Amino acid sequence: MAKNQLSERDYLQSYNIHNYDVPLTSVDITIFTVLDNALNVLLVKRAQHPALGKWALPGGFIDLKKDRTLEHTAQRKLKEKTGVRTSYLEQVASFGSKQRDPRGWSVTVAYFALIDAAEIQLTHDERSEEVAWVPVKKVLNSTKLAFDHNAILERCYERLQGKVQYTSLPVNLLPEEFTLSELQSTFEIILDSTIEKKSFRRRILDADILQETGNMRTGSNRPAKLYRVQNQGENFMFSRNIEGPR
Amino acid sequence: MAKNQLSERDYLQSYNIHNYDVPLTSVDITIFTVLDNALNVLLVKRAQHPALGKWALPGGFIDLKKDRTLEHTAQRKLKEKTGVRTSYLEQVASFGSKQRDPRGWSVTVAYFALIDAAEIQLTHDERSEEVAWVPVKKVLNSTKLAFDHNAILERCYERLQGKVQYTSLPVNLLPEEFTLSELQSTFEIILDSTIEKKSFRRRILDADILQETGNMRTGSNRPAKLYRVQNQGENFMFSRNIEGPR
DNA sequence: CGAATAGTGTCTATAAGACAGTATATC
DNA sequence: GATATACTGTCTTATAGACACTATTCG
Repeated sequence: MAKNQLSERDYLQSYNIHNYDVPLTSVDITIFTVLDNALNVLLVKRAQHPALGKWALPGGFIDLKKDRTLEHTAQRKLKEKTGVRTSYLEQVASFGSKQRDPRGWSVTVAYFALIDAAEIQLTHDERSEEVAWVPVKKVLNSTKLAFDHNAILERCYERLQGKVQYTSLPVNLLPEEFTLSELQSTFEIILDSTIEKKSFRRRILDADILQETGNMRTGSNRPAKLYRVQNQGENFMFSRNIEGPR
Repeated sequence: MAKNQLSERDYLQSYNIHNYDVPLTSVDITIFTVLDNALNVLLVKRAQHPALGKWALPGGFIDLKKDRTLEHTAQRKLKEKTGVRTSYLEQVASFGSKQRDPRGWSVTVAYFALIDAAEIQLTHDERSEEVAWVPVKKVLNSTKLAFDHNAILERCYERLQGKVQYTSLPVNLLPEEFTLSELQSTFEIILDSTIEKKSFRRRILDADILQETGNMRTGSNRPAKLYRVQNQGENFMFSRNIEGPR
């Protein structure tokens, strides 16, 4: 076993990745927001081969020089498209196969992000000439996205819906101050189902994750208390799911 | 934009992955089983650089010729180490960074598998001279695994513990026929906590996921009914977590 | 019979759903 | 006052935990 007599240093010095057949590896992000009472996803129109002209999830290759971790790559992509640096970002799954990209064996690590649409500034670069918010339902029903992005979007959507049943994730889709009704509406939009008002308020308030800001949202009716999240960044997990109407 | 005037065919013909800096991409599997009333994980001792001689999770590179999907790569690795083809296999997360592997930027897609220890035959190849079941707690407390495998194991363990609170996953660690007490014990070992017997039996039986086989497990006491899972492969999700003692 | 493990009856506790009622703003 | 939305009281329901009880086997 001559190989094993090499020191690790010698081994590493003689190692060259270009001698191996490796897959392409990229990161794609499903950026969700709520617009016009619907869950929307950010899509970019591809300005380059392959799948030129098709709508796709924003994403791209890892920059071996600039990115130190996968999460970094995801944050960088998020920043490039939305101008926003921090928001809720969660890794969902990786998709890899011989034929998902015509260039060859490829793996993509999919993330989803939640952002408040009001705070962002859509931007685009030379690789994607158009950027747009599109309702998730519309995409899933009638848009053929580039690569396997329909499947990726579906998985991210499932993950989001699943987690909304037992976490406080939707706070990440709202501005800093919001009312309980606004929060409930956000839950309902994601779950695509109504939630009983009293149950919802009890659940959220008992969890002790919000604090009153002291301000009120006024309108042509009784003003509502405004809240903010108590520990920004922490996501509360309930031990029981929201179940919806019986 | 001359680039965009290329046809996709021409683009693909001129595309060569070796012109790009790409990360290494691999798959690692945390294979869990229950042995001697403890959750164990399968480790291999590395027989090659890097991290030669260190214990590691089984894994390896994608074989661009043989593997059609990531899941395929995972199943192949599982088969190579255990001789088992099908068992419960779930993708957990991908870990990627500049420094997790001394050879350079690398990404690994981590899976966990659940198998019945009784049904497997440990095997090893020239790349790993030793294969062993080791209690998860022991590894986490006192073993420095290769690369970032401690972190990967930890994440897989967390995921397993988390899911066991609201699914029927542990059935995948048992032989085809088992008693409710055996199932409960498996849950308890994973959760590292006791479960109230009546609650457990009610929960499992009410979920209607098991069927009596008609056989009994005998011993030096009252015989116990043997059950098998009703829909092999489907994992039941409860809408409430097991909560443990109050 | 005793020991051991299987399996049940039933009370309490917790948190969700249902739904009607009250509160407070604007116009 | 009418309308609209905020917010609460309280009953029912579902399911988990506690714990004592009964059942069935072996030796």
